[in-house]
Amino acid sequence: MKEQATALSVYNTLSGTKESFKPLNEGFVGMYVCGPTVYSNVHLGNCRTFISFDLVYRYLLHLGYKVRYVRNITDVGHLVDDADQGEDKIAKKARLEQLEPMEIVQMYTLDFHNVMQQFNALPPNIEPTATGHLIEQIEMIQDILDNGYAYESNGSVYFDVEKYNEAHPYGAVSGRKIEDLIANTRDLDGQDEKRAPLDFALWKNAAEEHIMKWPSPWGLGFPGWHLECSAMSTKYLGETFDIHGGGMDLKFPHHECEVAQGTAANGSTPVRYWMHGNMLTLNRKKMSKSTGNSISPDELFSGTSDLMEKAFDPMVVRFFMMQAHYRSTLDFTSEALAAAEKGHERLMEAISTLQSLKASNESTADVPSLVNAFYDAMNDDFNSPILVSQLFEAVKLINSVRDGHASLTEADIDLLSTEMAAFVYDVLGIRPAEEKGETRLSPVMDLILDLRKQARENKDWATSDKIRDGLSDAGITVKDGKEGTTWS
RNA sequence: GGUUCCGUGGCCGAGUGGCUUAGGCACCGGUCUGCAAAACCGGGUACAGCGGUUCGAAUCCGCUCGGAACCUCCA
Repeated sequence: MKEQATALSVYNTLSGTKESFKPLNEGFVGMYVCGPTVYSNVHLGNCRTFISFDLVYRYLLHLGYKVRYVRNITDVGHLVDDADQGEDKIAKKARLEQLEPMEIVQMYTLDFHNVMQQFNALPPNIEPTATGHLIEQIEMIQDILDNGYAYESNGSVYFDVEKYNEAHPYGAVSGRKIEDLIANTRDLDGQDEKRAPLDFALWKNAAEEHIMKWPSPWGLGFPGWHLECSAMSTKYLGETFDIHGGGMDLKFPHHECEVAQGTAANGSTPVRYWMHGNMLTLNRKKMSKSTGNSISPDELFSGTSDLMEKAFDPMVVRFFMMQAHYRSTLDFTSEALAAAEKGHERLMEAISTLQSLKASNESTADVPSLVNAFYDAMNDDFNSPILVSQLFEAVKLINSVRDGHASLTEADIDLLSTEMAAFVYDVLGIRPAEEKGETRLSPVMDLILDLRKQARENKDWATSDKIRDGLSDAGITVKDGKEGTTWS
């Protein structure tokens, strides 16, 4: 464990404040993040949450924690709204495309994994599926029934919210009061089976035509919308674990129900630190598949979206997200991406420059305190934008040393190299720039640049500029520095 | 309608009582360069509006205006 680990503070939705982070078991962290529902391609909004928690995961690892990171795949669709009330989302999609439900699941799971890999997100340690944990879910329902916090009705099982609220506060995560919730419930399908409008389904009986259904003590059906996360987090992380993450939009009802289910089944609140990432917006509105206000990663990477002026590299998009705090909304625009692209390039280039810096006998800058600033930023509730700003302080320093306006000792250069690489690559998860040393191109470039050098020495600017412009058209940038000419 | 949150300079985006005029991008001036580009140095514009608390507020309170999330599947 790094000594800086003791200074980590985390914003806990439960208390609404930043709290000093102390895991249940010293040196170990259990973390659960709500994963995607694989009934369509992930859009960028989904990705932001997963990238935010990838940052959390990566920093915890960097601090030296042994982390078990669990992120589920929801392969039983939650109930859909509109005219299809009570119909499983995945089953619905399957019927439309004449495919097996598990075919849909497979297709979109692969897409999800592919996208996450492009964003350089580390895979979770366990990625459980809802359909793979029917037994655990049924057992949990039984426990809740046994403890008297649920009731069976017409082949379905519902959670008794008012009964639960007598012993435990319902609304701890979302900050809601049960009276307000009662006053605001709407009429939904199946309300007549419930004792109270606020009650939510743990198990739902399936209609004849329903494709995805399983046998249970209460008949053929499928698990309720909120149960899978409770069952799987309990199985892999225990009845109480450290961190539960997800998007803001899941606070209510999903996470509220998870707290209730866990508490009702096991007697103790399941999560110690609830963390919520904020929404990615497009045109200042939440990205959402259902409203069509969204952009897919593929469209972005290929530049085929009408909303974007050009294509953007996954690492630029990731860097862009890192320039905002995970608890703030972030508006997605082509201009903002373009700005991030330049910043990203400047940062990566400085890291490359750092490798070839000449050491001096003394340093004109305080590198150790700069490095401390990296840790301070991340320890303050994973404040990546502050970290990035500190990294740019380092960029300025590196360039100044290169230009001879500042100096660093060998030890400081080594320290800066190690820590910059750690924070940029390991923590922020920015993939290192690809080595440009294409073996076949390098000698050619050496030759061309040598010819250009001769032309310049002869003050043959026409030839010199023709070479530079020609290379530029080919996507190669030539830079004339004091130490000679470089290209990239 | 209810609950909660937000409104920062040309753009993105940190900061939450009194050195941050954070940082990135853009812009202007300078250095360097054959000219550029890159880099470095310097520069400007800000805290939605109004009122209040305070010795002092972008930061606390109230109101107004504007926007968002949730209340129903959603990262």
